Amino acid sequence: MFGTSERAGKGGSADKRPASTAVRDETAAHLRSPHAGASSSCKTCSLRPVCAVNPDELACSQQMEDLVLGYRQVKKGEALFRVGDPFTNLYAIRTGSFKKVTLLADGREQVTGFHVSGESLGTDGIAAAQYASDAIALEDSSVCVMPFDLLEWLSREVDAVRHHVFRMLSAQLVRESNSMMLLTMTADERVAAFLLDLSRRWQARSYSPSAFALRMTREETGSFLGLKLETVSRTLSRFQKQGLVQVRGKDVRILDFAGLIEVAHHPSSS
Amino acid sequence: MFGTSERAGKGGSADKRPASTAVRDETAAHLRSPHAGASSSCKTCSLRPVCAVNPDELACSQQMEDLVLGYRQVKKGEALFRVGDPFTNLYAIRTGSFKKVTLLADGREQVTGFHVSGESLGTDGIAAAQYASDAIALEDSSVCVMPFDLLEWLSREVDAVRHHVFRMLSAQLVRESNSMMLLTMTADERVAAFLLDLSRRWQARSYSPSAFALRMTREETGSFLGLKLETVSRTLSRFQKQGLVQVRGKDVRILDFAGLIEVAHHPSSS
DNA sequence: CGCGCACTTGACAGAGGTCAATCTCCGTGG
DNA sequence: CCACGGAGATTGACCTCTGTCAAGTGCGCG
Repeated sequence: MFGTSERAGKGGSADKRPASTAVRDETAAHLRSPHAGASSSCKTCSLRPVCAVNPDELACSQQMEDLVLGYRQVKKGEALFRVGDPFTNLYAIRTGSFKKVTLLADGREQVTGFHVSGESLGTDGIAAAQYASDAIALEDSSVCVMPFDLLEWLSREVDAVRHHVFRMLSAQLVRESNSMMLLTMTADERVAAFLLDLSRRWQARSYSPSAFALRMTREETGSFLGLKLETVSRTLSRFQKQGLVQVRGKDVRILDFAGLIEVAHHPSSS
Repeated sequence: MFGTSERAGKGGSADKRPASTAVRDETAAHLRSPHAGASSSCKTCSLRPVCAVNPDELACSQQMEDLVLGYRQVKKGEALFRVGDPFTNLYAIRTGSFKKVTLLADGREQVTGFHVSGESLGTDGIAAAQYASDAIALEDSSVCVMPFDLLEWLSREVDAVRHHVFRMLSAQLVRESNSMMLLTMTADERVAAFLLDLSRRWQARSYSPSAFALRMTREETGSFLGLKLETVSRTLSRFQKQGLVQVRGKDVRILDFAGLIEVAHHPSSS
């Protein structure tokens, strides 16, 4: 695993860029070169405005080009990584979406997050040098593969990269702790807040904030929100009766944002 | 705030250590010198084995001594920082304990975490250059003050520091996402898991894992666990009747670890 | 085209919330 | 030193929300 190169640098030596050959060999078969396709460069990537890894301030850095080792396709239902897999790479989602799943001590499993294009995966693996959750594709998806030892090296050499990694990790902390708010919320509030969160994220990607598809099942949604699938279904149906949304299977259209926000923020109002 | 010095370094200049005068001036009145007291050095600090900021691998680094600008006392009920305060420092708890509190959109507030000696505070402020929660002392407490621009500088110069900050942030991510597990747990499971978590953290600090004081009120405990204070109280009383614990006000003694673990892991068993 | 999985909807039960009364500390001041 | 007051904790009665169980529907994928 990457422990060797990691601890070797103590004291400030290791000025040479790590070759990262182990990673390259290990995953080469699954990867497509980043310099093959059309939007193969971070600079020209259409996701740049929202990408958690490559914001504008990093675009000037020539080295960022080299960070993305390649791309990897993940088919619907397949795992990008699983709990306990040795941590080697961070990933940025290019297309598609993922769920993060964690196993409880007694065997039950819980969805701990949903992630869409431009968001990063794998950061929970840094701490213990192995991933702390499963990352499962909700649809056929593709990710940018970024070997962590390269990111480490860039973090030392380029101030902007280091700053950005710090901020990215901290931002994730804030987001996760926000989802603790679910604990004190009723089922209505949880579902409303969930829809508004998805809406906001689609909007940031220049998609319609009012019409989108729920790529996850009702059961996965319920697991994430701490509800049973029947409750999710019932709540959506009621929201529809109240004219807040229009739901047809996985397709959702938000009809009344103000009303939905009202529900998300108020414990007991219709 | 620290934005200026942060972005100034872009490109790899700024080899001189930042003076951090702004921070020093701003807070000097509240601080005691780190080189005054007995355990004023990270090297001799009794918390070193558990300190999230200064583990063994960093102890060799002479520069770590300079990271701690000073100490700050926080009286019971007072805030170390509040939501929106400009982010300048990370903190390591020396003595005492804190709760982190976040405000919901409708005004209700939720406890998002409890922290004891050796744990770090303020990491949620890196992302947006302002703190994302209130940190309130649960008892008279003291913290080590670490200006983030100094930590930033050390992160560039010393590989071990950078590695460690990455790991510390990632470990926090894992811990926070573990607390999402509460969503699928019953009240019994939540309270049992809460007691076991506190026990584990006290044990790591060489205190008794079976007898300790709950510094937080039932209401704060409930807020953190997503329960009402009455439910927390009732659950503790029932655990006592079942011989799992002995509770007298804030003092807790765990009598049956195996039983408590059983409750924490099983949805519906006595 | 039809099988199966996901979803919807209903009836019921139970976990936890709400409201309220009472108790136990502890600090404060007479 | 004790009386008092107030915050926190406990306990009970009741009720609501959500989980559970079950039946039925529809859509997607082979």
